[in-house]
Amino acid sequence: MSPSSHHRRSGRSEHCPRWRRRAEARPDDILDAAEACFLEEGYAGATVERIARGAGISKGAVYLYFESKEAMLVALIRRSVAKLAEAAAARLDAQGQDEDPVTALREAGGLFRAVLADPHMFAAPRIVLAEAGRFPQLAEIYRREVIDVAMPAAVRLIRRGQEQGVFRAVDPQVAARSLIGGVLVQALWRSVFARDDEPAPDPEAFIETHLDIVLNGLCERKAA
Amino acid sequence: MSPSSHHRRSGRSEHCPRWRRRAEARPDDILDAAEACFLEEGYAGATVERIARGAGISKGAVYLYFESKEAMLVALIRRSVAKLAEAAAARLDAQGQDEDPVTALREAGGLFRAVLADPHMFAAPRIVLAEAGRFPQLAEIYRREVIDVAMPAAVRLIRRGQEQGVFRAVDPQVAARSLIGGVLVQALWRSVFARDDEPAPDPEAFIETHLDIVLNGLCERKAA
Amino acid sequence: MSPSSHHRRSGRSEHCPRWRRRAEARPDDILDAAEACFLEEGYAGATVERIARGAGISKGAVYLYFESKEAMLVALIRRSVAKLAEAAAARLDAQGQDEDPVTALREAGGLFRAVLADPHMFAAPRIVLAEAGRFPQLAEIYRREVIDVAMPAAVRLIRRGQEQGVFRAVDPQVAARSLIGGVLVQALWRSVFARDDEPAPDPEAFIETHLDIVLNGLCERKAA
Amino acid sequence: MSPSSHHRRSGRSEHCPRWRRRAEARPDDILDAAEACFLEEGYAGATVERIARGAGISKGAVYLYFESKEAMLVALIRRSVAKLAEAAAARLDAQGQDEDPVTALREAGGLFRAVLADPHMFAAPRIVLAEAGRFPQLAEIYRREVIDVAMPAAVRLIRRGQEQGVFRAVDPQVAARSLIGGVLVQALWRSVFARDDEPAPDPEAFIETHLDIVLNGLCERKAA
DNA sequence: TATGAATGAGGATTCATTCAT
DNA sequence: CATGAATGAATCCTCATTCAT
Repeated sequence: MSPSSHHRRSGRSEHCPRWRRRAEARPDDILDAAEACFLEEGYAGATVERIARGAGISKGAVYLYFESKEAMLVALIRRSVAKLAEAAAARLDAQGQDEDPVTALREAGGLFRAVLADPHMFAAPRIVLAEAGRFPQLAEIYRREVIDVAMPAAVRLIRRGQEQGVFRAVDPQVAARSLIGGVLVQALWRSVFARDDEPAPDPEAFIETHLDIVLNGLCERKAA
Repeated sequence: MSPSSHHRRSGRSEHCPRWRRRAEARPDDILDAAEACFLEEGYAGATVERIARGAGISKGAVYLYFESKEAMLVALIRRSVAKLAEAAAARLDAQGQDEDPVTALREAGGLFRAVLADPHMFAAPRIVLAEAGRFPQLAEIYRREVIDVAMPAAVRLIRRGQEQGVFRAVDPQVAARSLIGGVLVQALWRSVFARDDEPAPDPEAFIETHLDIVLNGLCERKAA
Repeated sequence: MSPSSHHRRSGRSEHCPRWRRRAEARPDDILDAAEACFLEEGYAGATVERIARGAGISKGAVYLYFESKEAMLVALIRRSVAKLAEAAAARLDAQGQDEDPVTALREAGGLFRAVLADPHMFAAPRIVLAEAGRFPQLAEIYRREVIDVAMPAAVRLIRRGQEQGVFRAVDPQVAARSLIGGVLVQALWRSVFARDDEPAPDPEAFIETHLDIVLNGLCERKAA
Repeated sequence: MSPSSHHRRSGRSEHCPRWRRRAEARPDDILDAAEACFLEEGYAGATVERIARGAGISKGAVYLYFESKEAMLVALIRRSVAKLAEAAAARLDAQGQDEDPVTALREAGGLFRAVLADPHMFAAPRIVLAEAGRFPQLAEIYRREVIDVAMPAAVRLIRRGQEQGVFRAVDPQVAARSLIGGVLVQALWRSVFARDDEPAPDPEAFIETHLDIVLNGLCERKAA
């Protein structure tokens, strides 16, 4: 499945004529359009024609860049996963590795904030959720590249905190999910139920408070 | 295909011909099959033929009970919402209304447990998530009948706890989502990423721990 | 094709209990309903269910009286043809056979009037017209039982008039069609284009005038 | 199936690829096929597949040119109406406007002849008759664009003749229908009952004689 | 590369007909 | 006789994919 090799995240900047840049940007444009369509109408409900129009090209041209509709779906998830990994890596680089667990987890809030702020970043999980039944490979990708990386990292941090006596002795798997859960709810909420008349708390504040609650809940009582 | 040979469920009641009893069970059988298909292949990906076969009847018979495929989707969500409401009502009846907030919220774990235990109960939210883009009415139903009932109730409880000085002063909306979030993650996890070689913590224990963390995180430190 | 044997035009009067009369009337009721449906929606567009409801019975019951939907169509045309023949015969009996042609043709106006007055009588030709492509047998029936009887009769009369020097020497086939044509237009008009705001001339007057024009046109000029 | 191998008709114009020329001819080819199918099997009885095959294209291609089967029906009627209007306009241009009524009406025979000669031209009225029950809009189109134009014109001519003392004082509406009626009968006859062994009088002669009869019937007797 | 006409398999829906009751 | 649930063939329409230009 090679179509993902087309859009090598090519920096999109240098000194080539604009039309060339456009041509290189095509696959990404197409995936952007596909993302929007898949979100709005689901994979089966989206049509290649609409995706093409959304990318400003013709139906036939899509097939110059992707083998099939399904290939677009897979490429889309891959791209999102890569972006997520990039963002995560950047954050990890930015912060010292061996800080204390509470600070580290609180820092993770930055990543959460990024995910909540960028609809593109959260599009993929939503699509995976919706299409996992029909395309188990998507769940597989996500699991392998995101879950199996992020969960152990979180679990490790929590475990370290427990070893240091900062965190109470609860199942770190559960704790990790308690952390993620809040973000997930917020994200799904925003993309499904958000209503104009009742604005959700803004992401910054939400993350702040959610982390506060869960981390506080993890901490050993100073005195019971 | 003798019309009485499929699905047990039967035994509903007595002296009517077996054949009419079946007719009474049909719509529910169909919705069961539809639920399974929608979960596995999404609304657009599911075919009426497969749903019908899943219910043990012919394509045409489906249309004796539902106007259209879309009507099945809506009926499915309504049924799930009704069941949820029923379960919630039962729980509310079972427990005193004016208990202290901590106990009340902990009791709510029973509802969470029920949701996590019954795949039927959680199927609907997953479908709503997946199809909300194309069927905003589904989100509307869910919002009106579930969210707009459950969230205020949770928020009220939390606020009461805050007024009693038991809970810290955090945004109750966020706290409610922190609570729900864990359950949501667990449920989605189970239906999308669950893998045999790494069994998720069992629902009972998960709920127990999650509630413990979040409620603990909500509580005022006895001493800071 | 036996279903037409059920309704032997049985006078529908004697001394049998009402429910029996109903049962005997069934086939006719069904054909009435079928006629209405075929007129409104065409043969293919009409559904057996609606025909049955129109006759006040259930879909299944229709098949107790008619082999198939097509059989109903054929029976319907046969019945109409029979009625027409009956009406025509009655008229012929009522008038002397060997009158002069002008009077005889003018008397034929009575039949025209009957056809225009009774929508049932004109329903069949309209249906035959619409469905002749798919059911050539209908055209065949109509041709054999109506056209091939009426046209020669008209032609004979006209020819006699010509022999007597009353009518001019025009092709009697054409003359016959000129006569019929007016009636046909009027009938089709009424059933297709009639509009409330522009009432068609009433049938009586229309027939009167039409016959007057055509017969006058047939007559030899007393002086050229 | 090479896209250029069907139907000649071609030659429309020059320097564009053969393949695009076809595309321009398509809608008309499709309507031709639809006309034939609707005539033979009625609107409901005709299948898009057969229409497509009749036009030498595939089912799906039909939908590149028409929104739906119904749209084809409407387009078909419109096309026929336009052709009729064109033919009528051409005739009106060819003859002086203010001739004497008898001549003018006799000239109208040319139009009648054209209608009877071209099966395409008469197909539409037949279809309208058959489907008016289900598609009143068809009758509406026909009424607005044909009837409401032709009838008043005929009535005007007849009235003028009456004012000039050439025609007798009969209802001009009826006279107009007497005129049209003959043509209608002949046309319906030909398309429904025509039989090889008994050829109808040829259109030319038929029109000639019919006009002769009716106009003669309209004329004032020189001497009674 | 890019276009969009063409294809045809696939899916929702209807409805004549059957048959258990 | 009568009912109406059930069937499945038939039909309209969509859309992923191909391909001539």
